[in-house]
Amino acid sequence: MFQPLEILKALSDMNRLRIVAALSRYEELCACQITEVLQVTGATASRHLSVLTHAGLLDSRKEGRWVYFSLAPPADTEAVFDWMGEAFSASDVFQNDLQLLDKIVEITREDLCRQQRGEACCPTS
Amino acid sequence: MFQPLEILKALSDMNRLRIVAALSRYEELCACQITEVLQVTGATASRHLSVLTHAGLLDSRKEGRWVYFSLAPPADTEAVFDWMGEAFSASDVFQNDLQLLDKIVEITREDLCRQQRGEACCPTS
DNA sequence: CGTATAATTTGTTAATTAGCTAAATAACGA
DNA sequence: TCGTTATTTAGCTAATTAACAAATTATACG
Repeated sequence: MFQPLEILKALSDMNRLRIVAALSRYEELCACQITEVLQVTGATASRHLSVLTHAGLLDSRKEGRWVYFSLAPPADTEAVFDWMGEAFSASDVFQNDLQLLDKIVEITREDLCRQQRGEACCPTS
Repeated sequence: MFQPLEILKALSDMNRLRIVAALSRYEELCACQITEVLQVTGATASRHLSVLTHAGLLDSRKEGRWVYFSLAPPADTEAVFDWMGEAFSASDVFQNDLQLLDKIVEITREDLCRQQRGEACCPTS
């Protein structure tokens, strides 16, 4: 597929924009942390991460059972990311995500995943 | 809807990118000319034009029975459009469109529309 | 007026896509 | 090795979207 179109399609979904915003704040996040921010199933988060990775927007790194994702160094997409970055800071959705994210990264990944396996999930305050 | 998301969605379709590319070459084009470049029905072209206009990316101007469209990239998206512009020039699809377009604008709009109403359409050489 | 015409809207169908659950895979640890 | 666990893939359903044809709107011109 025409590369810019693939990139634009990858970015034309709210949950995927939220992933980009989250990774703009925290250099690296594992799949379970992304899952927690978005409040979707792990399978759904994984699918979104795969779309972004396929478009060349994310890198991933496996460390044991965890997979860490990060923004891929912008080849020629800098302009797009700069523009989105400004939009992120002006929108409540992303600001709320970042606040939740600050709490999520405080929890050990072990605890977070345990929490996700159990019925309740995500810190409520 | 979150404005940048609406813009990204508007741009995440090949036909709509082709419209943007066409309007990057020719300041102004009427709906029937866009229809001819894309080789779709007028209704389909109209819908795509409406999506782009809704996202704030196009202006339109009515002159008699014709409606003319032009690019109206929001101030902060200029860099994004520059990025797309570079991508356009590297892709055959858009290059072919531009060649066809050069022929289309040679024809009077009256002749073009007549052609579209009749069975055959678009210059074949 | 009434007809013709450029564009848009509506109704419908087919294709795409997001989300879920469940199954599969990969990697740790007893 | 076997069980556990983080992630991915597969299978499915519901929602979205693109396309066309047909109906509608708005404008020009007899």
